[in-house]
Amino acid sequence: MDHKPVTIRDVARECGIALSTVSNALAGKPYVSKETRQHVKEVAERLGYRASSVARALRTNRSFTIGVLIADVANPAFPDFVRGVEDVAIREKCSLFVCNTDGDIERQIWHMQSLLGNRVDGMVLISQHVDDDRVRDLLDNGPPHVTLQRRSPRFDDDYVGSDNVGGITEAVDHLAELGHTRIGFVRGPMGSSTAQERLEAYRAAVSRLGLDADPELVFDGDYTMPTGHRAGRFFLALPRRPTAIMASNDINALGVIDAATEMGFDVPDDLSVVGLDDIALAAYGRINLTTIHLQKRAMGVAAAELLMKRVRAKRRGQSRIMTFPTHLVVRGTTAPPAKAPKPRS
Amino acid sequence: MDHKPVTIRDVARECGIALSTVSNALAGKPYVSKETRQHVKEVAERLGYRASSVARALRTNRSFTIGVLIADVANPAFPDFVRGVEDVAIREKCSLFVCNTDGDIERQIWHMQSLLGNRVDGMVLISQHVDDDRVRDLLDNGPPHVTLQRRSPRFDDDYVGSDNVGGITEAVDHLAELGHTRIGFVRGPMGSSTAQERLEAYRAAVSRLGLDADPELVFDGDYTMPTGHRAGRFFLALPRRPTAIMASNDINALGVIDAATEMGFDVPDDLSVVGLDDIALAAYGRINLTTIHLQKRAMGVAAAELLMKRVRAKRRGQSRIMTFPTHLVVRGTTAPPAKAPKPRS
DNA sequence: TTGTATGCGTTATCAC
DNA sequence: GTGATAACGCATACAA
Repeated sequence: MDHKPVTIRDVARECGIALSTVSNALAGKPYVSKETRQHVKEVAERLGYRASSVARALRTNRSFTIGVLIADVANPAFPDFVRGVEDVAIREKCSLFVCNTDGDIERQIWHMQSLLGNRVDGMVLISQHVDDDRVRDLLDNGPPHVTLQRRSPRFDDDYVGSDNVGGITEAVDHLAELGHTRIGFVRGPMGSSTAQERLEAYRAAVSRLGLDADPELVFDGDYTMPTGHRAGRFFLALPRRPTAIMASNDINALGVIDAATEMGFDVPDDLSVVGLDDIALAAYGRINLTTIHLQKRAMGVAAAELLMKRVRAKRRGQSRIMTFPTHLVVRGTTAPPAKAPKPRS
Repeated sequence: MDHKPVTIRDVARECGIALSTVSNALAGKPYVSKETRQHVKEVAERLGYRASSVARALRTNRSFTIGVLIADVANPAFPDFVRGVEDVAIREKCSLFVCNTDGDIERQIWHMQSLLGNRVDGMVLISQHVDDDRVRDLLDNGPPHVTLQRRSPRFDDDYVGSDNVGGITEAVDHLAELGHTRIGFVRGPMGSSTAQERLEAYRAAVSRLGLDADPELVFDGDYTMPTGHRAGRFFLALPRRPTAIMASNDINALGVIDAATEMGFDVPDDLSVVGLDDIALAAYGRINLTTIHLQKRAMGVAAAELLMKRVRAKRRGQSRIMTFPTHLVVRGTTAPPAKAPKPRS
């Protein structure tokens, strides 16, 4: 097999009719006779004709492709967002270019340029840099886009996010109710709007509840397990240890727990830990992580729908923002603080 | 912004030279004068020109896109394969269409048709159906492809897999050395060459070591956690329970462990469990799963390289097969069997 | 209802 | 060195 795709011209020749009639027949135009259409369809089928999306895209200026920029496929939370996007992509007969950026801006720009070159109909940016000048330039001169889980403070992008404030508030309330007063907080990467919102929500809750507002209780981190590990070691080495930690995400929370275990602390007896994302494995028995649930797939769906609306509209109207509710899932990593702080081991 | 991409014609007009010269200049053709090239580059840059991959693909019959079919992004093992593919895709300046099939053949066919319509240069099939007639038809009339982790017994595809026999053999040896004689085996989906190979390796090892070859020790399953759970319940409800279980993959192993825990059995004291894949979380403290390590990312790289070679060659030469070594990573879910079988709870 | 002609943005061929 | 021009496969305006 030499892989020479059969073209609409081949079909026309085989049918002995004009090329445009084949096109019309296949496109379901109403003014094609029943017999012609039937015949064309049969021949197309027999010849294995498949319209070239490439040629169609060139002609119609619509590629039926969407670019998805994702920070890290390896993070279990991200594929869920992508699944949501894919759900609507399939519905809309679009294909997905999926690009990993590792949170690296050069890599992100490289991918974005490639997507623009491919003339994607739109882009979904999941946890990407959205405020950088070069990114902005690409965004402004490109097709419609939606940001997911990270928002620019300076630009009005369509945006889908979750109720960070509500989530963190609920988590801190939960910990406070259990009796914790010193709650450590691992903040996400600088430059992430989501991380920023969460930090502010934490501070507000701490203040409102009259908890310990010691600045050393905020650890500058990111969303990785090693960072969680370092955060855990840091917090637990403090002269006055926190008895609970709000992590930046689930993976990060696992790092915290690992560190605690290594240092001889029991979770949740000596240290409560709350994650965020509610990845599938958080519910798994041995992990059993208390965490803030995000409607990841639904958010992916919403982002893609917003995008498709934009693609169809062609006009640059008022930007839309969607915020999804979150809820705390209490599992086994939170408990009341130990009465007497455990001596350091 | 109306998102009207600037074309090569715009650049030519702005430069006041012929369109084809712009093309030549940008393409780095040797016979363009230094000054012209420089000027063209400047203008192109200033205008924000980005060549249309769509038009180029139509003209050159090379899209610089690769289709990746994946059984399930949500399974933590798959993204690793994709990462490997992406590594070489970036090197080769290709973009990736990533498609989830959920192991569903209709979905797979839908995606494959879409990929063919997009005129991808090649396809990587990760754990996909490769023996179905319709799939075969698409494959035969399409661009080059490589199968990864699943192989057709009837067709000579380029194939990248891991040493299933070696992996399972090592795992069963390990369990036998610990003193286990009744080892349950959760087999992967029917129709998966990989699953089949593993089953045969298990049987061979059992036979060679003189272990219990009771057919009820083989559970027909798949790669999901719920199935692992069912397998666990099944095995542990047997009048003569196995003392160790070789799962079909890590996620499946976690299901087995969950079931065991629910039924009051301790892992590894009452039941040893071995997984397969070595997903990142397998090493995580609370999971600490003994498992067979697969070089997932490297396999993805190898598959993509094989594919690119094929894409460049254009000829349909001898098919190539690559098998990656595996190794057992002994962690905390395997131990010698309890002396006296624990009474059922 | 069907056919003809044109153009989408490139690259390639061949004159100049 | 440079510049017309054709062609890739399709959709569409328009003619028949």
